[in-house]
Amino acid sequence: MGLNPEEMDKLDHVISTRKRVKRGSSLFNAGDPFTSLYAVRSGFFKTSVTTADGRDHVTGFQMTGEIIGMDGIVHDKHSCAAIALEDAEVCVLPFDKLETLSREFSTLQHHVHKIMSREIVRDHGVMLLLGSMRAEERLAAFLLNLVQRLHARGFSKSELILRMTREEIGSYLGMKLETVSRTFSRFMDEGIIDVKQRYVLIKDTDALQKIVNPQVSG
Amino acid sequence: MGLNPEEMDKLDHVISTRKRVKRGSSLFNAGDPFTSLYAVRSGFFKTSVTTADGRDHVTGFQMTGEIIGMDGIVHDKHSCAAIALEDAEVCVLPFDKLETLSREFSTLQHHVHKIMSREIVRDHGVMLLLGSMRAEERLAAFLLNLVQRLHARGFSKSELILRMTREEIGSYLGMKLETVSRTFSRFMDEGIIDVKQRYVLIKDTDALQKIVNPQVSG
DNA sequence: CGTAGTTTTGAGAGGCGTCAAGGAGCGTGG
DNA sequence: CCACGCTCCTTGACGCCTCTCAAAACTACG
Repeated sequence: MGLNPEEMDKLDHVISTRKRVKRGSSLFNAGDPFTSLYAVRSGFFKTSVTTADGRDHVTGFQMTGEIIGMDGIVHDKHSCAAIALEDAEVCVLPFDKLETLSREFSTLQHHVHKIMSREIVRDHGVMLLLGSMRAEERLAAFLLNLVQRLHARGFSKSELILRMTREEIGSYLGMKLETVSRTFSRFMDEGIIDVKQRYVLIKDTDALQKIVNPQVSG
Repeated sequence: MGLNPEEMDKLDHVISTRKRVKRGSSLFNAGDPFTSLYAVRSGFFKTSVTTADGRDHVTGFQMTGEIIGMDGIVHDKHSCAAIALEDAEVCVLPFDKLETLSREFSTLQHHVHKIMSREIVRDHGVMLLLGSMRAEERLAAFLLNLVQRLHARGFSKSELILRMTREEIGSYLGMKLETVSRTFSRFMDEGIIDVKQRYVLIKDTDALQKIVNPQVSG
C-alpha cells in the first residue's frame, strides 16, 4: 500500500478491531447506522439491496481483501445488507478514524479514494453486463471474473467452489435460478466446464472468453 | 456545503477553471489520463462504457450540480466517456488540489467521500433496475427519477424535455430503442403521460409510481 | 434416515429483440 | 422560402430467449 513504518503503525490502531460473522448472518443491514468500513479477512460475503416491495437484488460478492460498506457514507446509514456466505472475519475500520488519519497521510487518503473509485468502476461493469449481455455471456463473464479474483489470491486458475446458490448468482446476474442452472448445463454439454453442484472446473477458458466477447477473442 | 468563508475562498481557487463542451463532443474519453473531476454547471451529459467489441452502454445522465469523472481515480485514467448532450459548461476540479485541500478541511474531505458514496448507491439502484425490473418498470422509474432531479433544480414536477435519444435511454435501461418507444406509447394509451418526441408530460405520477412498485403504492 | 433446501430438467407462455417500413422533425443549401 | 436529406421516432410482424410453473433428483444436516 506504500505506507512507511510510522504510517503502518498508526493504521494498525485504526484496524485493531476484528469481527467474526457466522455463515448466513449479516455484517450490517439496510438502514443500520453507518460507522465503519469493513475489510474482509476471510470468508465470503454478498451485498444486496431490497426494494420497498420486498424483492431483493444481489449487488456484489466480496472475498478476502475487499472492502464493504462504502454505500453507508452518504446518508450515515447503510443502503444495502452484507451477508456472510460462509463463516467470515472482517477488520472493522471506523470511518471517522480513517478520515482523520487520511488527513495526515496523503498515501492513505489516495488509497481510500482509489478503493471507492474501484467500486464505481466495478459497478459500471456490472451495469454493462446487466444491460447489454445475454444469459450465456453474463454467466461466462461471472465465472471468469470469479476465477480471476480467486487466482489473484493464490487459488486455482481453473477450479473453484461457488459459495453462493444458483438463486444468488441469478439475482446478481439478473436472471432466474433455472436459467442459471440451464446455462451451466449448456456449458457442460459444450465441454467448456464441469459443474457438480457448487464445484466448477473451467476446462476451456478461451471458450468462455469468446462467449463474453466474440469479436475480439474469437 | 457547510464551509466557512476561509474555506470557501480556498475552494474557489480549486474551481477557478471552467470549460465549455459543445453538444455532441466529449469532456473526456475512456483511456484519457485522469486529472480532474468535473462539476456540471449547465447542460446535460451522458457517461458510457465501451466493450472491447465496440458495443457501448450508457451508465448515467448528469445534470447541473452533479459530479463527473470519479471513475478515473483508480487507474489514473478514465474508464468511461462523458459526452455533452447539449452545449454545456463544467467546473474543472483538479483532483490533486482537491486532495490537498481535503487534508486541510475535514468538511470538504467528508463532502468528497459523500459524493463518491452517493455515486455507489446510485449505481446499486441502477443495478436493481437492470437486474430485476421489466421494461415498463424501468422506464417508469427512469421518468420519475429524471423529473425528481429536475424538480430539485427548480423545474416542473410533471413536464420535461428529454435531452437524450430513445437509443440512449434504451442503452441506459438495458432495452432496445423500439421497446422504449413502444413503452412510451403504451403509457400514453393508458393516459399516464403525454409524449411528443422529446417532450414529456407526466399526467399521473401515482400511476407511474405504481408501475415501479405495485405492492406499496398501489 | 428423514426432511428441508438446492439443483436439475421439462413443457409451455410471453416479453422483448430483430427486421423492416414509414413518418416526423430539423438543419442545410438552393 | 421551400426542398432535400439526415437523424430520430413510431409501428407492425415474427421469432427467440428467458420466465413461469411443475416435478423429480440430489445433497446436507439434524
